[in-house]
Amino acid sequence: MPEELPHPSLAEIRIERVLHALADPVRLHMVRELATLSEGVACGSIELPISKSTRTHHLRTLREAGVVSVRPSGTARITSLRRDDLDALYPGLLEGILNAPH
Amino acid sequence: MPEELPHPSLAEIRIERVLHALADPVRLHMVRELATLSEGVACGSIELPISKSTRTHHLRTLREAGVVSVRPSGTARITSLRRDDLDALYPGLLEGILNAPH
DNA sequence: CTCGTAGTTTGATGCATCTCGTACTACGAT
DNA sequence: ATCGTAGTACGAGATGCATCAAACTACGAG
Repeated sequence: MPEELPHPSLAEIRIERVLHALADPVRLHMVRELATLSEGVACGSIELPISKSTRTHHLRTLREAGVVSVRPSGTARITSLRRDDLDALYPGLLEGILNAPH
Repeated sequence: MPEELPHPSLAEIRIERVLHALADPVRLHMVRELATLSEGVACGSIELPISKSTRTHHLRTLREAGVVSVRPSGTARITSLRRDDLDALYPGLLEGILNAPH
């Protein structure tokens, strides 16, 4: 019933877009936060010194690259890391990035 | 004695820059080519439909990010992948990217 | 010394992206 | 129905980046 947002399928995910999505400091921070949670979280609860619209922009970039999935839940949107999909496509990549010195 | 080019040390390499360097299709192709060789290679021998100056620009981006090292040898410059350094900093990352569907 | 080769530097152009404020939509609570 | 909350959409401004051509440097060969 709530509007579904478009996500790339496994086959549609391209490594260049994933890397570009992860290359931004703000988005990398978001991903690191998401990685510490087993469940998804509302986008707004990730603390960041940026405006709402900038947050939306980055979340969209991550979603369109296939890094996160977003599921509407009431007035909020639950964002979660597509860890299984990324691990299936690029084994080792996510771990390598998350273990990097912050 | 030929002019040395500046390379970031291990401690200076930042994950955002590495990811940004790898996010470009041209540079990713360069890295894939370099990964197939055990030894370094002259930059020009990587076949690409781009101009000389564009090639230089991308090589510089890769070098400054810490992805490749460049060593002058006569009139040529031998470029090689900093595989050991990247593996030490981000274990799994390079493998995950190189094994990705082209 | 002269020439050709390999690569860099500079400057310009066009496109992408990061950022924001404002206006808008969707949903829940009162 | 009204209000507040969570987030999106739309411009707009500034910066960054990919690309090229042209001029330049550095080295080796002859």
